[in-house]
Amino acid sequence: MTDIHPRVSSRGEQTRERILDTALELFRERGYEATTMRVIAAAAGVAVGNSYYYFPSKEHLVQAFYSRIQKTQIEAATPLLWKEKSLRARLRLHLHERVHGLTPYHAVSGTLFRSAADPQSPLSPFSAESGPTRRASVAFMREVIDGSSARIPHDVAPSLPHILWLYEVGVVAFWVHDQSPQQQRTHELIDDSTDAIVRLLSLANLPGLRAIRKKMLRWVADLVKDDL
Amino acid sequence: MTDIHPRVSSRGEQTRERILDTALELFRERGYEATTMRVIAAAAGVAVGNSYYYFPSKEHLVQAFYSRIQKTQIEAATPLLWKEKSLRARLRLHLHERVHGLTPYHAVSGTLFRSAADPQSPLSPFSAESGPTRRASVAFMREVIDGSSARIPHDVAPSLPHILWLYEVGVVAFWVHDQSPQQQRTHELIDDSTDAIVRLLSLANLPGLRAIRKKMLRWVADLVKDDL
DNA sequence: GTCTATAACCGGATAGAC
DNA sequence: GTCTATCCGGTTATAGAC
Repeated sequence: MTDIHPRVSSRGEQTRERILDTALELFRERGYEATTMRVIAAAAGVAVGNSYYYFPSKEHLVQAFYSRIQKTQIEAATPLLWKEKSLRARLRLHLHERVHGLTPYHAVSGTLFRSAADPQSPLSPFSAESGPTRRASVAFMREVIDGSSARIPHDVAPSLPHILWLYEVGVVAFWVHDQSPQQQRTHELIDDSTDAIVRLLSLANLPGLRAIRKKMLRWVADLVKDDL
Repeated sequence: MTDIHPRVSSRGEQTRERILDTALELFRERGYEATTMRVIAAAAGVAVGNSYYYFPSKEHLVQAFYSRIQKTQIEAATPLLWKEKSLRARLRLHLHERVHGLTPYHAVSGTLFRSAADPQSPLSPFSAESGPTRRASVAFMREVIDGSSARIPHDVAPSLPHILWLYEVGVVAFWVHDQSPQQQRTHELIDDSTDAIVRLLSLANLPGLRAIRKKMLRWVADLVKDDL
């Protein structure tokens, strides 16, 4: 972070990466519980204490996994988005990429995301510690929207990135529970629900929906209040 | 379970209850992590091994908590439901009761529900082990619906209890994350969303909504496929 | 600052005696 | 059914090497 030297990666950074790579590989192969810190250290060729020097806890490895996969996915989706103009297509592309990047971890995802469900946990997507990752995700969602040809109702516009990020969290939660082959149900869900969302947005200006819209905006604000 | 004798509670059952009571009290007072199995055993006046005789794991205490609170809540809500005829009112009553019963545990709920988010965990509301609790909840939801004056579209009717149970799970998840005083946001959410649901149901027969309805029914079936 | 090695602590879980 | 002793894994502590 504070490395002002132009080195691509210091020795420490290499070690850190090696530990993380090893851990994620073992998580995939044997699952989270079966992968003990002692095993990770041994496989990475370091002492246990050294793992703890870079990752204060086993959960910090999971947090590192989150931000790595998020970064990778944004980098993968960005160039592809240039070709798409409609909000529906852009949303779909983004979300299909999202779950695609997670796919190798599907079997362990339940365990990996376990503590994400605890609001008190730093791993919660709503926690202060997840702030950077969350804001990056929301910012990317904003790009997905702004780069599209869609016209968004004025009152919805400011929080739409947050709303759609919440929706993204929901899609990932569905994917975690999806036991269909290749998680195809999730991909169908993405196609169908992006469709529904775009339709809803075009209906959003109907006078009868003003009230419910206002309420929905408040619910979202409750969940992401710190960075709205 | 298999006790054929008419005794109200055998000695073993008393011990079991004592351990559970003690555990839940300590969870509320000190939180889940801080309450070690050793402390529970000591406070309940038994040996650690004995706790494990009744509850194979710490998580089994949480599971017992689930089914106890569910049973209590159904018993509390049932007599009150007689007074209400509209689906909206009945749903509201049920859900307000639901979160009301959970309220003493709000501070620990995040940790208590942690593993509920893992589909592989027996504590997941979708797991085989949660089957009995889940089916009881769905059955109660069926009563909430059937006892109402609402007319339900034919294709939706069979799975509506499951759909509304899923919605209930969602409300509880929101409640867990709700940091507003007295979780009043959740109570507002209940009022607003029951309203939205009843309206949606009355709109459900519109021809344009057939297709999306079919898809929604399939999504629900995916999540609760074993007992639909 | 990066790293090793080893022992120890703590809490969930198990084994086996009574 | 109930106990004590033990194991196992996350985590910490220590003491020192590059």
